[in-house]
Amino acid sequence: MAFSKKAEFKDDEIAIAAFAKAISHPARVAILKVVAESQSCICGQIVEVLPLAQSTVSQHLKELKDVGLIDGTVEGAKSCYCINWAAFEKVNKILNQFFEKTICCKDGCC
Amino acid sequence: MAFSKKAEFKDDEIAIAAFAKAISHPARVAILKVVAESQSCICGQIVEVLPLAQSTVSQHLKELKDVGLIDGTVEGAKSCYCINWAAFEKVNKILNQFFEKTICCKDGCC
DNA sequence: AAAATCTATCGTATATTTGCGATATAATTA
DNA sequence: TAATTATATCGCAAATATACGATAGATTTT
Repeated sequence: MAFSKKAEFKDDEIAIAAFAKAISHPARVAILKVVAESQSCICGQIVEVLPLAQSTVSQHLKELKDVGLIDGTVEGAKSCYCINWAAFEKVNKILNQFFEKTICCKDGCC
Repeated sequence: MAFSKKAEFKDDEIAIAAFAKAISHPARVAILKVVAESQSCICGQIVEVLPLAQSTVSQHLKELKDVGLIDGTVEGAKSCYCINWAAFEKVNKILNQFFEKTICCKDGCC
């Protein structure tokens, strides 16, 4: 296999794939829901509601942070996570555009 | 690791993740675009426009077929792929609902 | 009929992801 | 200060995903 071919694609295709990848695991979908629903940007309680070890949850949080969907701030010994709403809505828009633009092809096809 | 924990999550979380996973590789995003744009449900030409080997493209096509986003029919020696528009719009709606519903939490949070 | 074409699948190599325990660091609590 | 708590990170094992060549089966073309 040698190396990944991902870079050979167009920027927008790579971006769409990267955002989709961020929500391509149920744990990360669940984390986004919990963080969004919690009134107070909860942190360690995320671990309690998920059926995963603390270190695993921490890894998923890092992935969500890396794509920008959440922000994390240290509060003493604890860590506090929030949805980054600007990024969140941007991802929503980008995925939406992909679907809508593609649906425009519907008529001429098949 | 022993086994995946994916099944431990809620059905809707699993579904969202599975659909997102289908478009979590630029090759599959590109394939969807090509198939949608092509007037005539093209098949082997997909291989030509992608920077991947025929067998690899075939694998990606299978994944898209498995989640229902495309349909494939044999036409003699060739294979013809089409977007399954019903499934496509359903996936669009489900992802959209996830984002919209989550955004509703925006006010009370952070 | 033989050669060429098309595509799915198999086998395999490598890369990436998922998951956990152990641990390191920092902060709280006793 | 010592013990406890909270969390990120490291190291490892197992599972999945990505990619390709080779090949098989079917279909066209010559």
